[in-house]
Amino acid sequence: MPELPEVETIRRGFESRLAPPGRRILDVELKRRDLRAPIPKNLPARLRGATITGYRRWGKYLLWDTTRESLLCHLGMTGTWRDAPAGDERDHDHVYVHLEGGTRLAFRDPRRFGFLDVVAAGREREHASLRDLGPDALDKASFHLAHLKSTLLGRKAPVKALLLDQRVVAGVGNIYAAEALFRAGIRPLTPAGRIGPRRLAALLDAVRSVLADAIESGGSTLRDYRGTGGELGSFQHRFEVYAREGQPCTRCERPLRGAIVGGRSTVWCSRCQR
DNA sequence: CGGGTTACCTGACGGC
DNA sequence: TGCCGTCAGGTAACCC
Repeated sequence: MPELPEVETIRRGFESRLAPPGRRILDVELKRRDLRAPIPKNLPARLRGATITGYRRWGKYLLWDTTRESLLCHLGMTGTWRDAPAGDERDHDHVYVHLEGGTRLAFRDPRRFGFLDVVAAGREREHASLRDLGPDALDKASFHLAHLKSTLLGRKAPVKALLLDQRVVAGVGNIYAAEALFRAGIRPLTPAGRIGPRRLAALLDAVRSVLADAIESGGSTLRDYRGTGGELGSFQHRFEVYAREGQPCTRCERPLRGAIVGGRSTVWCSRCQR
C-alpha cells in the first residue's frame, strides 16, 4: 500500500495533530506480535515513559524519535495508524500506543506485512532493515544523477525492477515507478544500464516530481490507505498509466499496454515511452 | 553477484 | 447467495 507519499502524509499527520512532539508515551500494548518480523517482547518497556521528540521518514520507513529510543515502523501493504478512542477497536488492530492525555493510537495491518521495532537513535543504519537501504528518493543531497548513473551502470534488469529495489532508491513502489517512467518517456522493460545520461536525468526529475505531486494530493487511496485522520488521498485521480491498461494514453490516446515486469503488474504507453 | 520467481497474509472482486 | 480463482500499494528468501 503505502509508498513514499503515503508515508510522508502519515508522518505529517503525526507531527501536526495525531501526536505532536512533546507528547509522552505511557504504554504500548501488543495485541499480536507475529507481523512480518515479530515485534520484540520488550518494545513496550523500552518506550514506556519516553517523550516524542519528532518524526522522520526514510523511504517507506517511519521513525518516531523519543527521549529514549526510536520506534521504527513499516506499513507493509495494508498498515495504518489512527486515533482510536476507547470503544474504537477493530479486527487486525495489533498495537495500541497510549499517550499522556488519554490519546490511544492504533496500528492496524490486516495482511501483517508491516512491522515495528525499536532502534537506538543515531544507530538506524545498523538495523537489518535499513542497513542496505538506498538514498531517500526526495533527498537531493544523496539521490542525484551521479548516484543513479553509478548504481544502474551495467545493470541488465528492467529499469522498473530497479526503481522498485529499495537499495537503489528508497521510497518508490509499484504505482510511482510506473508513473515516473511515463513522465520520463522510458519503457519499463528497458535494461537499466542502457539508459543514457540525458534520459537518466529525465528519470530523476520524473521520480522527484511525481512523488512531490502525490504528497501534495495526500497520497493515493486504492482501498486500504488512509491518512492518520482517516482521510483519503486523491492522487489516484491523476494516474496516467497505473491501473489503466487498455485505456487511452492521456497524451496520445493510444491504448496503454500491460505486462508483468519483475513480478509486478506494469502499464505503459508504447508510443510515448521508448 | 545479478536476475527472476515464489512465498508470506487477508480481503475484495469478478465469473459462474 | 455462494464458491472459487485471481489479484493487491510491501519485502525477502529462494533458485539458477
